[in-house]
Amino acid sequence: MKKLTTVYDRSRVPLYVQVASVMRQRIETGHWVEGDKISTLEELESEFGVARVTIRQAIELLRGEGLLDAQQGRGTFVSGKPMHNRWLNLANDFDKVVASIKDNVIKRVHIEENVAAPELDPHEGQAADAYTFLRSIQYNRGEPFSAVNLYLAKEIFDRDRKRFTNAAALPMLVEMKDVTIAHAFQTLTIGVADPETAEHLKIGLGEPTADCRLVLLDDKGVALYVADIHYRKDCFALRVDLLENVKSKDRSKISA
Amino acid sequence: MKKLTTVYDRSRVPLYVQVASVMRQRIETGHWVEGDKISTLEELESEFGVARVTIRQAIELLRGEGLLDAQQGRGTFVSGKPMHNRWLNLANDFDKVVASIKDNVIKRVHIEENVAAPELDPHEGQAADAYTFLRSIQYNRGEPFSAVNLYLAKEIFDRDRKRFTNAAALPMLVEMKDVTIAHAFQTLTIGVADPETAEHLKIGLGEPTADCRLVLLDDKGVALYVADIHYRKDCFALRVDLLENVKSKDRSKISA
DNA sequence: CTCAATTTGTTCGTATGTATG
DNA sequence: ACATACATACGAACAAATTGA
Repeated sequence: MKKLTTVYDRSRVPLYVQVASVMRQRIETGHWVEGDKISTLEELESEFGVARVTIRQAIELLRGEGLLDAQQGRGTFVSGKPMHNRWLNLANDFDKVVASIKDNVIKRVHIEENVAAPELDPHEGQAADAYTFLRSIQYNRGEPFSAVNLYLAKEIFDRDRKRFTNAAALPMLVEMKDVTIAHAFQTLTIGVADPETAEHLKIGLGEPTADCRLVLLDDKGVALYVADIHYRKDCFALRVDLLENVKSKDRSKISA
Repeated sequence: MKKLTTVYDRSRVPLYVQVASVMRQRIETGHWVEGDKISTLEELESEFGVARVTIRQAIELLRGEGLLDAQQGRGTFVSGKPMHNRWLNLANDFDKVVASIKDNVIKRVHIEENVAAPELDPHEGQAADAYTFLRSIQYNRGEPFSAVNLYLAKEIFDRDRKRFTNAAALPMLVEMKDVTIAHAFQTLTIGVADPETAEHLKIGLGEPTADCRLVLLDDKGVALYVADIHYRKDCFALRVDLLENVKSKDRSKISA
């Protein structure tokens, strides 16, 4: 009883769900490998400081996901890995971002014209006169992996309403000869899914997402393109070689 | 009852916690601004599709966090913002990473010599002969914001055991004249806190974290430094101007 | 083959939390 | 605030399957 209330001080998520999350991560990261026999119930009890039944509930949860297989008298075994959709590599140079978006399969789920300007941080430039709001879902192999809420300057949208309605906006914007993109601010944080996003990405309400905001400014500092992108956490990764810009490498090593 | 089981299909987190998560995010992102009167209970009921009491539980949870203030007969008001510790900007060029780590206050919580090599992906190079394992917590204004699990090649550690025990390892490694860092692979994903990490970061078990793996290879492709860093999600952000490397900017605009 | 040790599976009672209407 | 139903969590005892001596 004391345990129970103590635990709930930090997180009101059911204990067995918390335990299952940790176990799932261990499988995902390769700490527990497929075929391995994991610790006994008693060991897990004392490791997590919870009752036997709670451990069993967690195991049952993962059994339903095909990750664990408990066998009476023998032990509990790792029986699979979660689908690692970690194929998505968020690019961190502009060309790659544009290129990766170009090939995406998207579905527009909502368009609204003449909406209020999005809220912009001071460093994110000035708002344009008017915006069009476009919401789309991006798919890979039929599975949704990101939801995009885009504020596109009305002036840009009106240049080719039809194409902007049906295709990814960013490549089209970049191709416009008379538009100069002076800055492309990208901010990545961890957020949670609101009801709409959860529905579109087929995840639970309040589950974590990787939230990426992309703001494109023209040479006058006007925000032409303001996108809030919510990625499913399980298909998100960002991989970089910090030394791929040779200047950094040289500087750090030559000066040392 | 039908609603209940339907909702639980996707996430076994208590409904009112899910609802509270979404509300918290709305305040955090500025969608709901301090002083605002939020929707009435009835509107919220129908928006989330849950019972009145469930909404009130969510509000009560946020009231405890100082974010909402419900006043009988008047409505419910936003009374504060969550502490936005989003001061942490994960750097994405090597020099900045080194510089930012240099000033951190760290606390070593564990050191173990001659540990097994960390698991490395194929692209993450070859393991060194032996490693020393160091775990440390990084603090800002007395609050923990990240937990670091570092595998440092024994050969490197032994060069200055004392300093490596007490200070951040990365800057020291970079300063070694006869060590060449050929690659610095950084991978960022979203993970969950295991019991130890949760304890150190003072968050709930299974809560999401920003997980950053940093692998430094020497010119022979040996992994000298393998760090798994878990950031509290609420003090994590990654901000980049994708056009700061001029080459990208020029290419995309001149070719168009 | 039997026995004992190990390990998962099941059940009971109790208390509290969650969600509806 | 109440009545109702179900979920979560504990601890402990007992049952059933597997393994190896």
